[in-house]
Formats: sequence, structure tokens, C-alpha cells
Amino acid sequence: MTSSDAKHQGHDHPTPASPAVVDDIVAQLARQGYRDTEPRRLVISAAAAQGRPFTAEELCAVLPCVGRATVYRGLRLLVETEQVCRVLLEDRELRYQLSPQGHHHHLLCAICGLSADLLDCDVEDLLRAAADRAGFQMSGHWLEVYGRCGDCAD
Amino acid sequence: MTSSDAKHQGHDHPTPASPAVVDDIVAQLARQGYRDTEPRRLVISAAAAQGRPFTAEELCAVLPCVGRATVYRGLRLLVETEQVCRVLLEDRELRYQLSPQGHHHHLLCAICGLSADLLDCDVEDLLRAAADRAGFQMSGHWLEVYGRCGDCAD
DNA sequence: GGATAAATTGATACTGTATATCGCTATCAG
DNA sequence: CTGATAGCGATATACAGTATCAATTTATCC
Repeated sequence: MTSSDAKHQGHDHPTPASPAVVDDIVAQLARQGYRDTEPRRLVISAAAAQGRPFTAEELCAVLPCVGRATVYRGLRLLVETEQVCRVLLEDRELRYQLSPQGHHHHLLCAICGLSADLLDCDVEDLLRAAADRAGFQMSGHWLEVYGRCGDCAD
Repeated sequence: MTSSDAKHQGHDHPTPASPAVVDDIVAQLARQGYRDTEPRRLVISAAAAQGRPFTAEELCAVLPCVGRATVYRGLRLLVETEQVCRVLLEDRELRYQLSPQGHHHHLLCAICGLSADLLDCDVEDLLRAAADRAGFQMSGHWLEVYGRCGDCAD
């Protein structure tokens, strides 16, 4: 399997994460009253450096100088402020990923773990209609799509 | 909130679970080489008696005479043989439910916990098409829909 | 530039869910 | 009936994530 052919939706390896991205997120947080701290920047930077969905424990391993609780808290904050979203693998393992704000879903490669955002898919309406038919008033949903990315396809 | 008004898609309370249902499932298992044991029947019976998605721990509480490990093993077997399916709540709590075989999704009431099967919803095709567009070869997906059932609606 | 109040941190303990281990027992084919 | 073995259950263990709380850092106000 070739490792870095051409078009990827994400990066392949932990790139040093452009400071601009980190600054941007820190600014977003500041706007909401959250402080600009060293450990938090480290968490954000490490998260941004991952090329594909990562676990909280993976971040901990990459950041031995930051306390476990702080990593978990940082991730929780990033999720709440919608800087990062959570993705669920088929085995229910929870992973995180820096993602565009706004509602969207993910395509997850079962082989290499790469994720691609699914922005142009309107399941919402379909689901709402089906819910209506069953007498339900839909308020939300959880959707993950699994498969193989271009590089890992048969 | 009224408790048992009229039309429900499930039962409200742990009904004694018709022996026929249990026998049927036991027979299905036997066909696949699994033995007909007392603890297993108890697990199946208790699962069938639940009117809505339940947790493994809830079953354990209802079956003090059956070992914890056996309850978990029993549920796992039922999931593998597709007699029971797993549903994921919004807080990622895992629940189980006796359900029709074959692929389907669930509508989960956030208020009363009731679940309704969503059989007439073809998200598959939509997702597959969207995956194609992103260069992915879809192999599966996880979908849960949350909302309020008829009885719990505003 | 301090002083100060509050947010944040990190070491650690803890919780809850689920699985692994392993000697014993029950099931079922022959 | 009987032996091979699937299944059981008590318990230990693994693991992810949260709660606690004293010590530290940050932002702000003189």
C-alpha cells in the first residue's frame, strides 16, 4: 500500500501543526472566556498535529508533560466549543478530530483510520420524515460511516 | 406524564415474556450449536421482558441468581446471532434490545427511553453515494436517531 | 510593575463497564 | 450412562473517564 500518493483529506503523519491554527483556536476560546494556558496550547497543538482521528490516550502519550486529567479536560472543552468533534469507531472506541464547525458526519477508513468529512449529505430530512411517520419528533442523531478510503480500497 | 395511555411500539413494564419467544430464540441458538442452558434461558427471558432498551447492568440486577459474566456473555451471544441489537444513547451509554433480524435503525425517546424500529428508511443508498463521491468504498455505518415519542412530545 | 481573585493544573483516587482466568458443573451425542 | 466439552460463576483484572483538592498560573485591576 502506497503511503502518500496524492490527494488526502487529512495529513498522514503528526505534522508540527501550524501555530496559526493553534492561535486561532486559542482566540476562539478566549472569546468565550477561557484562558490561554500553556498546557491547553499543548493539547490543541498536539490535536492539530494528528493526521487522523486520535484517542485521548494517544494524546496523553504524546504529551507526557501534560497531566492526563488536563488532556481529557482540554478535549472536552474543545468538543463543547465545537473546535473538535468526536467520532466513534465500529468497536465503539471514541476518537477525536479537529474538524470544521457546523454539523457534519465522517467517513472512516477501517484500514488506515483516515477520516473524511461528509459535508454534502442530507440525511437529516430523510430521518426527520421517517421519524414523523413513526410519530417521533426528531431532535438529533448520531451517524458514522465506515469503509475504505481510496488508498486502501481493494 | 401519563404512564400507559394507548399505542406503544413497545411494552411499558417487564412483562413475564411469553415462553414462546424464549423457546424460539433458544431454538435459533441450538441450530447454531449453542446449548440450551438454564442461565441462558433466564437471560433471554429477562431481555424479552424488558419493554425498552436496557443495560447489561439492569439485567444483572433483575437476575441476581445469574452471574454477571454470564449475563454479559449471554448478551454478547445474542448480539452476535442477531437476536438482540445494541443501541447507543446520546451519552454513549450502551443498551440492548430484542429486535427484528436484518438491518434497521432505532428511534430513541430521550424522555422515556422507548425505542421504535425504523424499518422504512433508506439512508443506505444516500450514504453509499456520498461515500463514493469522497472516494470511499462504504462497508457499514452506525446510526441512531434521537427525539421524543408520541407520548412524550410537547 | 505588583497584588488579587479566579480559573486551571496535575497527582491521585475513584467509578463504572466490560473482559480474562480458571476450577467446577451441566449438557448432550453416542 | 458416560465422556468430551460448552458453559458457568466468583473473582481478578483492564481500561476509559471523572472527582478531588492543594498548588499554580492567568488575567485584571490598581
